[in-house]
Amino acid sequence: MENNNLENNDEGVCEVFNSHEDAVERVKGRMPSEEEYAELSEFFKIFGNPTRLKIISLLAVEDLCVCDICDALDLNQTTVSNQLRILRANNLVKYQKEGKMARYSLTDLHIEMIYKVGLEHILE
Amino acid sequence: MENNNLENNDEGVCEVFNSHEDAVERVKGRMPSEEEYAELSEFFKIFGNPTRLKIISLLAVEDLCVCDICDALDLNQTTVSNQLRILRANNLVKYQKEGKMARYSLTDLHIEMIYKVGLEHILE
DNA sequence: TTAACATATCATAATATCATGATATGAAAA
DNA sequence: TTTTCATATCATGATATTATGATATGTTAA
Repeated sequence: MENNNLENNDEGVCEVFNSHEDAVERVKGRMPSEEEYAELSEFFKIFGNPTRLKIISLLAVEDLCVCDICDALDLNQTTVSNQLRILRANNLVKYQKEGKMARYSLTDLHIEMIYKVGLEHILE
Repeated sequence: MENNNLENNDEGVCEVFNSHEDAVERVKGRMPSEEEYAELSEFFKIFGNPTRLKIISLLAVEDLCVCDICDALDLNQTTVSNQLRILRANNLVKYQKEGKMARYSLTDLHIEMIYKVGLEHILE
Protein backbone atom coordinates (compact mmCIF):
# COMPACT_ATOMS: atom_id res chain seq x y z
CA MET A 1 0.00 0.00 0.00
CA GLU A 2 2.93 2.40 0.64
CA ASN A 3 5.00 4.14 -2.08
CA ASN A 4 2.71 3.29 -4.94
CA ASN A 5 3.82 6.11 -7.17
CA LEU A 6 7.52 5.74 -6.54
CA GLU A 7 9.83 4.03 -8.96
CA ASN A 8 10.36 0.41 -8.11
CA ASN A 9 13.32 0.62 -5.77
CA ASP A 10 11.12 -0.65 -2.95
CA GLU A 11 12.84 -3.48 -1.18
CA GLY A 12 16.14 -3.05 -2.94
CA VAL A 13 15.05 -5.30 -5.76
CA CYS A 14 18.00 -6.18 -7.92
CA GLU A 15 20.01 -3.05 -7.11
CA VAL A 16 23.16 -4.94 -7.82
CA PHE A 17 22.26 -5.56 -11.41
CA ASN A 18 22.50 -2.08 -12.77
CA SER A 19 24.01 -3.78 -15.79
CA HIS A 20 20.46 -4.78 -16.69
CA GLU A 21 19.26 -1.21 -16.88
CA ASP A 22 19.76 -1.10 -20.62
CA ALA A 23 17.76 -4.31 -21.11
CA VAL A 24 14.96 -2.80 -19.05
CA GLU A 25 15.03 0.34 -21.17
CA ARG A 26 14.93 -1.68 -24.39
CA VAL A 27 11.88 -3.72 -23.41
CA LYS A 28 10.08 -0.72 -21.94
CA GLY A 29 10.53 1.04 -25.25
CA ARG A 30 8.51 -1.67 -27.01
CA MET A 31 5.59 -1.92 -24.59
CA PRO A 32 2.03 -1.19 -25.75
CA SER A 33 0.01 1.30 -23.72
CA GLU A 34 -1.82 0.44 -20.52
CA GLU A 35 -5.13 0.62 -22.42
CA GLU A 36 -3.88 -1.74 -25.10
CA TYR A 37 -2.76 -4.26 -22.51
CA ALA A 38 -6.17 -4.03 -20.87
CA GLU A 39 -8.00 -4.47 -24.16
CA LEU A 40 -5.76 -7.32 -25.25
CA SER A 41 -6.13 -9.22 -21.99
CA GLU A 42 -9.91 -8.79 -22.16
CA PHE A 43 -9.74 -10.17 -25.67
CA PHE A 44 -7.72 -13.24 -24.68
CA LYS A 45 -9.92 -13.81 -21.64
CA ILE A 46 -12.71 -14.68 -24.04
CA PHE A 47 -10.75 -17.70 -25.27
CA GLY A 48 -10.24 -18.82 -21.67
CA ASN A 49 -13.56 -20.56 -21.21
CA PRO A 50 -14.33 -24.04 -22.55
CA THR A 51 -17.86 -23.19 -23.70
CA ARG A 52 -16.75 -20.14 -25.67
CA LEU A 53 -13.80 -22.04 -27.06
CA LYS A 54 -16.14 -24.77 -28.24
CA ILE A 55 -18.33 -22.21 -29.97
CA ILE A 56 -15.26 -20.68 -31.63
CA SER A 57 -14.10 -24.11 -32.76
CA LEU A 58 -17.48 -24.87 -34.33
CA LEU A 59 -17.60 -21.55 -36.15
CA ALA A 60 -14.05 -22.15 -37.39
CA VAL A 61 -15.57 -25.04 -39.37
CA GLU A 62 -18.73 -23.33 -40.60
CA ASP A 63 -21.30 -20.69 -39.77
CA LEU A 64 -24.13 -21.88 -37.52
CA CYS A 65 -27.33 -20.66 -35.95
CA VAL A 66 -27.78 -20.61 -32.17
CA CYS A 67 -29.88 -23.77 -32.10
CA ASP A 68 -27.25 -25.69 -34.07
CA ILE A 69 -24.64 -24.65 -31.52
CA CYS A 70 -26.87 -25.78 -28.63
CA ASP A 71 -27.40 -29.05 -30.46
CA ALA A 72 -23.74 -29.70 -31.30
CA LEU A 73 -22.54 -28.86 -27.80
CA ASP A 74 -25.49 -30.33 -25.90
CA LEU A 75 -25.91 -27.11 -23.95
CA ASN A 76 -29.05 -25.20 -23.08
CA GLN A 77 -29.98 -22.10 -24.99
CA THR A 78 -29.37 -19.65 -22.16
CA THR A 79 -25.78 -20.73 -21.75
CA VAL A 80 -25.03 -20.55 -25.45
CA SER A 81 -26.81 -17.23 -25.90
CA ASN A 82 -25.00 -15.68 -22.96
CA GLN A 83 -21.62 -16.78 -24.26
CA LEU A 84 -22.51 -15.57 -27.74
CA ARG A 85 -23.29 -12.18 -26.26
CA ILE A 86 -19.84 -12.07 -24.69
CA LEU A 87 -18.26 -13.21 -27.95
CA ARG A 88 -20.17 -10.50 -29.81
CA ALA A 89 -19.39 -7.78 -27.29
CA ASN A 90 -15.70 -8.56 -27.69
CA ASN A 91 -15.80 -8.69 -31.44
CA LEU A 92 -14.91 -12.36 -31.83
CA VAL A 93 -18.08 -13.29 -33.68
CA LYS A 94 -20.62 -11.51 -35.84
CA TYR A 95 -24.10 -12.60 -36.93
CA GLN A 96 -26.87 -11.88 -39.35
CA LYS A 97 -30.53 -12.38 -38.72
CA GLU A 98 -32.37 -14.70 -41.07
CA GLY A 99 -36.04 -14.60 -40.10
CA LYS A 100 -36.15 -15.65 -36.48
CA MET A 101 -32.79 -17.29 -36.78
CA ALA A 102 -29.40 -15.70 -36.12
CA ARG A 103 -26.51 -17.10 -38.12
CA TYR A 104 -23.18 -16.65 -36.38
CA SER A 105 -19.67 -16.58 -37.83
CA LEU A 106 -16.16 -15.65 -36.68
CA THR A 107 -15.33 -11.96 -37.09
CA ASP A 108 -12.09 -12.52 -38.97
CA LEU A 109 -9.15 -14.83 -39.54
CA HIS A 110 -7.32 -13.69 -36.41
CA ILE A 111 -9.77 -15.58 -34.24
CA GLU A 112 -9.28 -18.78 -36.18
CA MET A 113 -5.48 -18.34 -36.20
CA ILE A 114 -5.26 -17.84 -32.47
CA TYR A 115 -7.47 -20.86 -31.86
CA LYS A 116 -5.39 -23.03 -34.18
CA VAL A 117 -1.99 -21.93 -32.90
CA GLY A 118 -3.18 -22.57 -29.37
CA LEU A 119 -4.43 -26.02 -30.28
CA GLU A 120 -1.12 -26.77 -31.98
CA HIS A 121 0.70 -25.65 -28.85
CA ILE A 122 -1.11 -27.92 -26.46
CA LEU A 123 -1.05 -30.89 -28.82
CA GLU A 124 2.70 -31.09 -29.17
CA MET B 1 -31.41 -29.57 -13.46
CA GLU B 2 -33.79 -32.06 -15.13
CA ASN B 3 -32.92 -34.28 -18.11
CA ASN B 4 -29.21 -33.64 -18.03
CA ASN B 5 -28.24 -36.80 -19.83
CA LEU B 6 -30.84 -36.54 -22.55
CA GLU B 7 -30.05 -35.29 -26.00
CA ASN B 8 -30.75 -31.61 -26.34
CA ASN B 9 -34.39 -31.63 -27.33
CA ASP B 10 -35.25 -29.89 -24.08
CA GLU B 11 -37.43 -26.90 -24.79
CA GLY B 12 -37.98 -27.75 -28.42
CA VAL B 13 -34.89 -25.87 -29.49
CA CYS B 14 -34.81 -25.49 -33.23
CA GLU B 15 -36.88 -28.60 -33.95
CA VAL B 16 -38.01 -27.09 -37.17
CA PHE B 17 -34.55 -26.87 -38.60
CA ASN B 18 -33.86 -30.51 -39.12
CA SER B 19 -32.21 -29.36 -42.30
CA HIS B 20 -29.31 -28.22 -40.11
CA GLU B 21 -28.69 -31.70 -38.80
CA ASP B 22 -26.00 -32.32 -41.37
CA ALA B 23 -24.20 -29.09 -40.46
CA VAL B 24 -24.32 -30.15 -36.82
CA GLU B 25 -22.86 -33.52 -37.71
CA ARG B 26 -20.06 -31.92 -39.74
CA VAL B 27 -18.92 -29.59 -36.98
CA LYS B 28 -19.24 -32.28 -34.31
CA GLY B 29 -16.95 -34.46 -36.36
CA ARG B 30 -14.17 -31.88 -36.12
CA MET B 31 -14.37 -31.16 -32.39
CA PRO B 32 -11.38 -31.80 -30.14
CA SER B 33 -11.98 -33.89 -27.02
CA GLU B 34 -13.38 -32.50 -23.78
CA GLU B 35 -9.91 -32.72 -22.22
CA GLU B 36 -8.34 -30.81 -25.08
CA TYR B 37 -10.93 -28.05 -24.78
CA ALA B 38 -10.24 -27.86 -21.06
CA GLU B 39 -6.49 -27.73 -21.55
CA LEU B 40 -6.76 -25.18 -24.34
CA SER B 41 -9.04 -22.87 -22.39
CA GLU B 42 -6.69 -23.08 -19.39
CA PHE B 43 -3.88 -22.17 -21.75
CA PHE B 44 -5.67 -19.13 -23.17
CA LYS B 45 -6.78 -18.05 -19.72
CA ILE B 46 -3.14 -17.31 -18.98
CA PHE B 47 -3.12 -14.59 -21.64
CA GLY B 48 -6.24 -13.08 -20.09
CA ASN B 49 -4.53 -11.07 -17.39
CA PRO B 50 -2.77 -7.74 -17.99
CA THR B 51 0.19 -8.50 -15.73
CA ARG B 52 0.90 -11.82 -17.37
CA LEU B 53 0.40 -10.31 -20.79
CA LYS B 54 2.91 -7.59 -19.95
CA ILE B 55 5.43 -10.19 -18.87
CA ILE B 56 4.86 -12.12 -22.10
CA SER B 57 5.28 -8.95 -24.14
CA LEU B 58 8.60 -8.17 -22.43
CA LEU B 59 9.92 -11.67 -22.96
CA ALA B 60 8.87 -11.47 -26.61
CA VAL B 61 11.53 -8.76 -26.91
CA GLU B 62 14.29 -10.39 -24.87
CA ASP B 63 14.98 -12.73 -21.97
CA LEU B 64 14.90 -11.08 -18.56
CA CYS B 65 15.45 -11.87 -14.90
CA VAL B 66 12.69 -11.41 -12.34
CA CYS B 67 14.06 -8.14 -11.03
CA ASP B 68 14.21 -6.66 -14.53
CA ILE B 69 10.57 -7.55 -15.01
CA CYS B 70 9.63 -5.91 -11.69
CA ASP B 71 11.60 -2.88 -12.74
CA ALA B 72 10.17 -2.59 -16.25
CA LEU B 73 6.58 -3.07 -15.06
CA ASP B 74 6.90 -1.18 -11.79
CA LEU B 75 5.37 -4.09 -9.92
CA ASN B 76 6.39 -5.64 -6.64
CA GLN B 77 8.30 -8.88 -6.60
CA THR B 78 5.52 -11.00 -5.15
CA THR B 79 3.12 -10.12 -7.91
CA VAL B 80 5.65 -10.82 -10.64
CA SER B 81 6.86 -14.03 -9.05
CA ASN B 82 3.34 -15.33 -8.60
CA GLN B 83 2.44 -14.64 -12.20
CA LEU B 84 5.70 -16.21 -13.36
CA ARG B 85 4.76 -19.31 -11.44
CA ILE B 86 1.46 -19.47 -13.29
CA LEU B 87 3.20 -18.86 -16.61
CA ARG B 88 5.69 -21.64 -15.80
CA ALA B 89 3.03 -24.08 -14.62
CA ASN B 90 1.22 -23.62 -17.91
CA ASN B 91 4.31 -23.93 -20.01
CA LEU B 92 4.31 -20.41 -21.43
CA VAL B 93 7.73 -19.50 -20.08
CA LYS B 94 10.86 -21.36 -19.07
CA TYR B 95 13.85 -20.18 -17.04
CA GLN B 96 17.40 -21.02 -16.13
CA LYS B 97 19.07 -20.20 -12.88
CA GLU B 98 22.20 -18.07 -13.08
CA GLY B 99 23.57 -17.79 -9.55
CA LYS B 100 20.79 -16.29 -7.49
CA MET B 101 19.13 -14.95 -10.58
CA ALA B 102 16.50 -16.66 -12.71
CA ARG B 103 16.50 -15.73 -16.36
CA TYR B 104 13.10 -16.17 -17.97
CA SER B 105 12.19 -16.66 -21.65
CA LEU B 106 9.15 -17.68 -23.67
CA THR B 107 8.75 -21.44 -24.10
CA ASP B 108 8.36 -21.34 -27.86
CA LEU B 109 7.24 -19.30 -30.85
CA HIS B 110 3.55 -20.17 -30.38
CA ILE B 111 3.38 -17.86 -27.38
CA GLU B 112 4.86 -14.97 -29.31
CA MET B 113 2.60 -15.65 -32.31
CA ILE B 114 -0.57 -15.69 -30.25
CA TYR B 115 0.44 -12.48 -28.50
CA LYS B 116 1.21 -10.77 -31.80
CA VAL B 117 -1.90 -11.91 -33.65
CA GLY B 118 -3.99 -10.77 -30.70
CA LEU B 119 -2.31 -7.38 -30.67
CA GLU B 120 -2.85 -7.07 -34.42
CA HIS B 121 -6.52 -7.91 -33.92
CA ILE B 122 -7.22 -5.23 -31.35
CA LEU B 123 -5.16 -2.59 -33.15
CA GLU B 124 -7.07 -2.68 -36.40
C1' DT C 1 28.62 -18.03 10.04
C1' DT C 2 25.91 -14.11 9.46
C1' DA C 3 23.90 -10.65 6.36
C1' DA C 4 21.98 -9.28 2.22
C1' DC C 5 19.73 -10.29 -1.78
C1' DA C 6 16.86 -12.66 -5.57
C1' DT C 7 13.24 -15.43 -5.87
C1' DA C 8 9.37 -18.55 -4.36
C1' DT C 9 5.38 -19.95 -1.62
C1' DC C 10 1.36 -19.41 1.40
C1' DA C 11 -2.85 -17.32 3.10
C1' DT C 12 -6.57 -14.21 2.26
C1' DA C 13 -9.87 -10.52 1.32
C1' DA C 14 -11.69 -8.24 -2.70
C1' DT C 15 -13.35 -8.96 -7.04
C1' DA C 16 -14.73 -11.34 -11.34
C1' DT C 17 -16.79 -15.07 -13.80
C1' DC C 18 -19.73 -19.08 -14.47
C1' DA C 19 -23.95 -21.69 -15.52
C1' DT C 20 -28.60 -21.37 -15.16
C1' DG C 21 -33.58 -20.28 -13.88
C1' DA C 22 -36.91 -16.79 -14.87
C1' DT C 23 -38.39 -13.79 -18.08
C1' DA C 24 -38.56 -10.70 -22.23
C1' DT C 25 -38.49 -9.77 -27.26
C1' DG C 26 -39.64 -10.33 -31.78
C1' DA C 27 -40.77 -13.03 -35.94
C1' DA C 28 -43.53 -16.37 -38.34
C1' DA C 29 -47.30 -19.69 -38.30
C1' DA C 30 -51.97 -20.88 -37.21
C1' DT D 1 -54.30 -11.90 -32.85
C1' DT D 2 -52.97 -15.65 -30.34
C1' DT D 3 -49.31 -19.37 -30.28
C1' DT D 4 -45.12 -21.05 -31.00
C1' DC D 5 -40.48 -20.78 -31.63
C1' DA D 6 -35.59 -18.77 -31.78
C1' DT D 7 -33.04 -15.84 -29.38
C1' DA D 8 -31.70 -12.33 -25.78
C1' DT D 9 -31.44 -10.34 -21.16
C1' DC D 10 -31.53 -10.20 -16.12
C1' DA D 11 -30.55 -11.78 -11.51
C1' DT D 12 -28.00 -14.82 -8.54
C1' DG D 13 -25.51 -18.25 -5.86
C1' DA D 14 -21.38 -20.98 -6.47
C1' DT D 15 -16.82 -20.84 -7.72
C1' DA D 16 -12.35 -18.97 -9.44
C1' DT D 17 -8.91 -15.42 -9.76
C1' DT D 18 -6.52 -11.31 -8.32
C1' DA D 19 -2.92 -8.61 -5.93
C1' DT D 20 -0.47 -8.51 -1.91
C1' DG D 21 1.35 -9.04 2.97
C1' DA D 22 3.91 -12.36 5.53
C1' DT D 23 7.20 -15.61 5.27
C1' DA D 24 10.44 -19.21 3.42
C1' DT D 25 14.33 -20.81 0.46
C1' DG D 26 18.64 -20.72 -1.45
C1' DT D 27 22.83 -18.22 -3.07
C1' DT D 28 26.63 -15.16 -2.67
C1' DA D 29 29.41 -11.81 -0.12
C1' DA D 30 31.42 -10.22 4.11
